[in-house]
Amino acid sequence: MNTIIDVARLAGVSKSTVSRVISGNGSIKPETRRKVEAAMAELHFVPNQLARGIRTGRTNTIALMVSESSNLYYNELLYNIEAIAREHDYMVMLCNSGTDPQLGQKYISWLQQRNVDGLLYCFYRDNEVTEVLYRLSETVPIVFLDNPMGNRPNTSYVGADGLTDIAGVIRRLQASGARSIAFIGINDICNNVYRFMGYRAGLAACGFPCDPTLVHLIPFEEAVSTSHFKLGYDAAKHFMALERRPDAIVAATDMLAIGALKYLNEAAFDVPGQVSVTGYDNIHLSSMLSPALSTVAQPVDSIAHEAMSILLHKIEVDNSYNRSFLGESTFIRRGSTR
Amino acid sequence: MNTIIDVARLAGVSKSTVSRVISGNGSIKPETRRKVEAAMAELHFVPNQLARGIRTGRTNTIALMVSESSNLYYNELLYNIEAIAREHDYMVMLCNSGTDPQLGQKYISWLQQRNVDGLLYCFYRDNEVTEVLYRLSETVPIVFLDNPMGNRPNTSYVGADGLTDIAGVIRRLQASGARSIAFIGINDICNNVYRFMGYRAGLAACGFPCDPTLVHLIPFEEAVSTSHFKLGYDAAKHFMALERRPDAIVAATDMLAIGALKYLNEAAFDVPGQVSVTGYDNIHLSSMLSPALSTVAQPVDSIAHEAMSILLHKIEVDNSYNRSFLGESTFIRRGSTR
DNA sequence: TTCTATAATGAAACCGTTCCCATATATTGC
DNA sequence: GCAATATATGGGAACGGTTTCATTATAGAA
Repeated sequence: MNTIIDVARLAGVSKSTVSRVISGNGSIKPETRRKVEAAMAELHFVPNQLARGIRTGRTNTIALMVSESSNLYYNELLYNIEAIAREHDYMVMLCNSGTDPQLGQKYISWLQQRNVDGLLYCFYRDNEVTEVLYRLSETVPIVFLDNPMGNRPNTSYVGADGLTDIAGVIRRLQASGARSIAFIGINDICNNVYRFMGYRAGLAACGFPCDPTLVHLIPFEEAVSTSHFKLGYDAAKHFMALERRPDAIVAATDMLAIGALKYLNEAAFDVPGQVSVTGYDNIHLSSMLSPALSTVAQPVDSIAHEAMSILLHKIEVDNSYNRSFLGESTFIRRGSTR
Repeated sequence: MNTIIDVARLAGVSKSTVSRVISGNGSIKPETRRKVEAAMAELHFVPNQLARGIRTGRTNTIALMVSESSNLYYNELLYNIEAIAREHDYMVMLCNSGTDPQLGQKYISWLQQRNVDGLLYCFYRDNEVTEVLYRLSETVPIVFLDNPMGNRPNTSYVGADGLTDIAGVIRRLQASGARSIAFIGINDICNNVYRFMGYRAGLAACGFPCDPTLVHLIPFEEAVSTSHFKLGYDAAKHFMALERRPDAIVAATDMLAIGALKYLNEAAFDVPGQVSVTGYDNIHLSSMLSPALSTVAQPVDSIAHEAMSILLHKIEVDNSYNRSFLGESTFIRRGSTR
């Protein structure tokens, strides 16, 4: 591997000059630049970002930390983020911290060791990692995705308003004739909790009571070890075995809804004739089911853009800059609702 | 940020000693180690991997380069890789090089600048990038996934045997009564091409002619800009409008198959009564469709393990080590076939 | 023409580690 | 008890860049 010293020698200049050419700092005579560039090309010179990073403190690398690799929404988010980062000359490290706080801590330590410039953290569930990241956010640019960090000041977060969104879904279902609306969600997963609050708010707005038999909140520990499809499947099975069956099932995520739909199809219930189903996230596959799933679409691209724009501002301008953004969701009506 | 010098000062030793404690090289008196560790803890010392990397030439970071972010198989592969890498103390950078060779080249350059220790490349389609990577593989550890690099010697690749797998599918379909079997695939995407060869081999083995009207190979350029679901959907629509309809549709990927199934459901064809459908990849969602999709499951976990094991051997022992591995696929029979 | 401000360049310090070499101390063998 | 070896530590060069500071060349102003 050639270094700037080799380039400098070949071009007949000092390594300072070469450094100025590659970093773009300082002024150099056009002819000198030409000579240096020719030398770089001849030697197939590749600048060493590590060496640069050790001096400048910047690596042009960010990290995305996710906990729910199985939820395809995060997959779509990931590739959106990656594309935007790339446009701004950043690479992205992927961290799947799963549900184990230890793992999260380990990754945080690794990220610090590698001088990652910033972190996008999909906030999932309150645990030790939350506290660590909150403290860390004073010195390291961090943007929280999906859920606000409790009521903590001086944080940036970007996501959608699950509460309002699901409340809206309830009202729509009521308007189209639903009278007993069930809910499936997972306990402790922040966004599921917000969506559940939306469910209750929606019921209240419609003047419906909240029937506890129609609420299926899956314990977190169970959700960790089981496919969300299966959780949704089982929940639907449970609901349809009740004496007073619901005529609509609202799921906190598409993954749960897809499982529910699967059961309803298998058991030959008429969707949406006997029971409507809705999801949340609008993952690509939802449109491919039969019937296709009605769902709430988070504006994943504007969420990704906003998150990256805040993060880059924190990195490149001032880490004390903070801003939060709630994307505007849209309800996508498909075959699974009337 | 504290450095080893700060730690050394506090512990009353030299920085060499501190370095030995963190890197684990050389021998140190237990008591000295204790003192150093206490100092590190007190100062919340975080070793700087960049500085280490510049000296050792290693970053404990690998990259995964994917071209088809929309194919969920690669998502499953990604998280498998990430988990294995993590166990071995490696982080993974995600590169979505899309279908644009320029982008691939850009990423390759970035990876070199960042001294990434190794690369897993999902080989997708032959283009300039192929040649660059092949040359690069002499000096940088690279494992090719999904498809062999042509007949080039001294490369490692890990994947499944799409040809044999699909030939097997054809024979199964014949055994269950299919007589005119159609194929959907995308031109130029290597694995699709292998699978198409399997289709022809399978037909030949069954003594069936290869009817060109039953082959739907989508031009690469079209596939780039269109959702694979839609491509599958349109292909099925096309087939079912033929005078002599197929009684089975074999798709090169689950994504295509899911789209096909969607059309068949919408148009109220009986699956598998009138027409069977099979896919390839066994992405999680395939089991959630109605009817669920029969498909070929690549052994994604052993593929990930094997790829990582080869890559780590190339990184940590000897880059000239090469090995290829073809995983054993299994056909998953579900509702979409008889 | 002379003075001054600016552009262009080089020398050397610096970033935070590792690693080689030298030295001091501890352990072993006889 | 002494040489020979092993263990433990420190000093300083090295890694490949950036950046500060000093110096010289150049241009513009008086």
